[in-house]
Amino acid sequence: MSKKSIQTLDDIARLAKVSKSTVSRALNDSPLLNQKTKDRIQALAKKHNVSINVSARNLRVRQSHTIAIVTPGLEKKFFSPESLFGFEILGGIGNELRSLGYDLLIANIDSTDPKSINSYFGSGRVDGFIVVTPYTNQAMIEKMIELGAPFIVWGVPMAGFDYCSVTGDNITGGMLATQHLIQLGRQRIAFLGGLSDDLTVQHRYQGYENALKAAGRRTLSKLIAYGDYSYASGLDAMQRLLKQSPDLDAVFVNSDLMAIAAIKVILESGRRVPEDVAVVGYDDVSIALYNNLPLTTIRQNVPLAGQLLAQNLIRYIKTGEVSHVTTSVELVVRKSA
Amino acid sequence: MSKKSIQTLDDIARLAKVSKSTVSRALNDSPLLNQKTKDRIQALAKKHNVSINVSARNLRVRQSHTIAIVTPGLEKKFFSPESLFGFEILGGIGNELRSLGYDLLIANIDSTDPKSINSYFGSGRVDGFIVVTPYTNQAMIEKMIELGAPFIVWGVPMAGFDYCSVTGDNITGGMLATQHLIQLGRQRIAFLGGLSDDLTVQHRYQGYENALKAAGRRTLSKLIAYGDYSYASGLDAMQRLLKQSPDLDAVFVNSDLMAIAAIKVILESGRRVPEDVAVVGYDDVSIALYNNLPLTTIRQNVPLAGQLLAQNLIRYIKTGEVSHVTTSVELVVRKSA
DNA sequence: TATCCATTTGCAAACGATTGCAAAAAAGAA
DNA sequence: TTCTTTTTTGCAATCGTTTGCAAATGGATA
Repeated sequence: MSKKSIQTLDDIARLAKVSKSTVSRALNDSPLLNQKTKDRIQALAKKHNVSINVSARNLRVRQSHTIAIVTPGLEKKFFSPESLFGFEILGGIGNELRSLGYDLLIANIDSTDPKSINSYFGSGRVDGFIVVTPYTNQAMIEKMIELGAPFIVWGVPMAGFDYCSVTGDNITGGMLATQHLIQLGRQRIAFLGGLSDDLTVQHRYQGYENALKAAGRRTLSKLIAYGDYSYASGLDAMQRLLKQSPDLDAVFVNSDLMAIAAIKVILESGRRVPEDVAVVGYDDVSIALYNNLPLTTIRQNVPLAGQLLAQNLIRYIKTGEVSHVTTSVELVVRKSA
Repeated sequence: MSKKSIQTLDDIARLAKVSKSTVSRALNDSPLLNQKTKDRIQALAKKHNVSINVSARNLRVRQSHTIAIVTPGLEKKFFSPESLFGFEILGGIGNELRSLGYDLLIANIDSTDPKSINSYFGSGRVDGFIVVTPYTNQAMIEKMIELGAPFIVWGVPMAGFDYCSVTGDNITGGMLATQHLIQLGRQRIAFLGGLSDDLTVQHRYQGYENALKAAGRRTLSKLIAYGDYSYASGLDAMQRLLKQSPDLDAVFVNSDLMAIAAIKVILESGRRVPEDVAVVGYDDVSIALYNNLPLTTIRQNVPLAGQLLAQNLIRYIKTGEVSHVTTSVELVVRKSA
């Protein structure tokens, strides 16, 4: 530790022969202060490497300028290789938050105990939450509302509640994928979804159904299966589909990771991709591109989603304005379909 | 916001008819307090959803129980799809830190201005740093030492400095990969490294050289190329190698992402993998497994590395004990070699 | 010179916890 | 009962900022 004995505003004040109020104002660029004084003090502070003590400021102004990201129910999995999606959205959030002058905290929220939210919010550690989960956690959301904690969630908002949200355009996503497969001349297009009771997945299914109907086709339950976004569940669901409908010639999968698993199963069954079975993924996460059979997929622009989550949460904190934004999706055609 | 007017220790004190010192001690489980009083107060606090205000505590005890992760020079890239490695180590760090009672902050350090470290440390926002970069940033490290900021870095420590570090066993990694290729009967084994002036890469090269020598072979400069860990640089370096040595029959690549790029180039050149050219990657990051041609690679156990970074930094903060740990690596044989 | 506005600055009271020290209460000894 | 000793609690100072209000400073004007 260096022997520096000047670290606080008081110290600077003494050096500059002004009061600490003046130093505080100088460092916060207050208009109350004469520019010359400001310059002089700022220079002094810089020279001595003094910056405002965050704890003290937070205590005084009663906010932390810190946002926590919470992933209820999936603490572990969120950071696992399984969840590339989580990692990528984290990037978008982090970058945007910092440009807004906020810090990002990786929160340790116990999903079984929504009260743990309070140890972050009630304690003044964070000013708000960004909730990113693969499915909607109602208990968690209700708890945040009860506590009056500002938050924003990734995903289709629950009916009957009014809170900030950002979500992809899942209906369009489902349509784009399915239309592409129809245009390719595919006759028996399967749907391999995420968790079946989630609104997000239901929207994608709706898009799938719409596209089929528009082409004069019908949905067939034996062409439908669900997984939970994991690689293993993708393997599993694809096997079921192939068993139920050996003659399927295309499949629309709700995540890239599951799509890659599906491709593996299809290839191992002796079929070719895309010649025999075309595959469309979802998200356009990095592995979609780097995969040796580059994935045709629905791009979510995950970093943008992260950015919007950050922006809208901060706006809500500052103005109380509740926003719902849906980000557009696009079809990215590569090799798998 | 709920109309709750009891949020501070003082409020609880009033309710419990004790002093706030007593409440503070109860909530911190101080041995100075009678167990019955403690129970009573803790119950009361829980009931009213009161938890200690972190800013106030931090101000008083002069520490934040928060660690920042810094990735100098790569702020953007660290969170990009390119850097799966960064994401995975982040997971290990986050999980361990939280179990040690620390929070993890995603820091916004400007690599061109090492002074920005001070806005985190000098301001009392964080207690220490975890530095994870693809190459050693000397200026940054010198600045931290100068400021007396506790930190730990991922990678081989610079000569002449004494600071905490965690690093993979790169020499062994290079040997294992090369030995495996030799055992496969390969005759012309190329080395596709990361940044050539980095100690980490030099160690891997040393392992490569050792293995060759032990087998009575020599290194050949036309079998050596370097990239910067990006996918694009992998494509590029592999093209150079193939041009310089069209007859090479194996390549040891310093990262999985570059290995996947290399495979792409090899396949496009009309050669088969692994029949014509065997490829070994490095890290065993998720895409190595999920790739449709699963990668043979050197597993780093990245999450463990993250865990060790967290543990040893906290130990250093608490005891001042400087540690250097190298984590073991292992060969994972899949399809590419 | 005296008076009156702007401008600039300083005073001092918060913010909500922790903790050394001393006082009070309880328990034990004589 | 009285005097120690031990256990339990409270007092009050402190951590480093911010900010409403008042005071001081400096021209400009009369």
